Amino acid sequence: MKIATWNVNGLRARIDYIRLWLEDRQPDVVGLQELKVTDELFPHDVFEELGYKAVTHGQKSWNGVAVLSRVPVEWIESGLPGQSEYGARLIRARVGTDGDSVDFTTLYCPNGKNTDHDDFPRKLEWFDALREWAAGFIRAEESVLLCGDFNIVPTGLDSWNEEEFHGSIFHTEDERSRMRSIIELGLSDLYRELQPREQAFSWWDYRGGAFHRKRGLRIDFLLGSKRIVERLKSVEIDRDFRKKKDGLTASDHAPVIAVLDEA
DNA sequence: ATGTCCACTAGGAGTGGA
Repeated sequence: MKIATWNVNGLRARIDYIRLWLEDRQPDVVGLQELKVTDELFPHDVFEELGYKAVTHGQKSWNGVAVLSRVPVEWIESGLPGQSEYGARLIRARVGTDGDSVDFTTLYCPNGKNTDHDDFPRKLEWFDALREWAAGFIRAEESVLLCGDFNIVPTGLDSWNEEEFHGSIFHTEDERSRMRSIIELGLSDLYRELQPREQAFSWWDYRGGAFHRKRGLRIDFLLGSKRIVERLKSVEIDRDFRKKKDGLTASDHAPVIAVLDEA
């Protein structure tokens, strides 16, 4: 099963680009973030044409998450309990068939803006709520996956400029300890599992030619349970799809893709 | 070089968020 996470930065603006990617990469399951569209306006027809069913948790203007799947998909829940006022940021579904299924959650975690902003302590609270929620169903022997845009740079290696940004937004110990506490529930960062020392990024600012200057951050993750790690065949950050394609503008995030063996 | 892009409201450009 080929699974992926991708912050698309506006589903409607990106729809033709997403179509190119799906046709080229042929993923089975995709967690999408930053849809910026309501469920009513979600373009199910486009995805159905390509063989995908979508379960969605959207809202007007901001946030919004969805799971696309061309294998059987069953919606489980939407929204992080107690945090629904902070935007449509979580959707969970079971994907695949018996014996090959994954408990699949995709997340658009709060940005926090900067460490002086009111959103920063709120971001930390959101992560505390996420840990408490995820603790309820993560089991080593089950295939559980949390993926998405975490808006945290977990270690210095994951930043293009840790020296300058250490202690600022995405790079604080307060955020990093939250990230570790999620991992410590029994999850692995699948990219790091196979690439322990490689510096690679999943997001580059649109401004200032950041992509071409290799000024990025790794903030998009596939986090898998022990059972997922046992099934893991390959992981890739699909940076080719951070580039313009046929005159179409890319998201500021690249997809992250993993291939899993059958259970 | 905070240099771009998205969605919204408004009314065909400006604002807020990332």
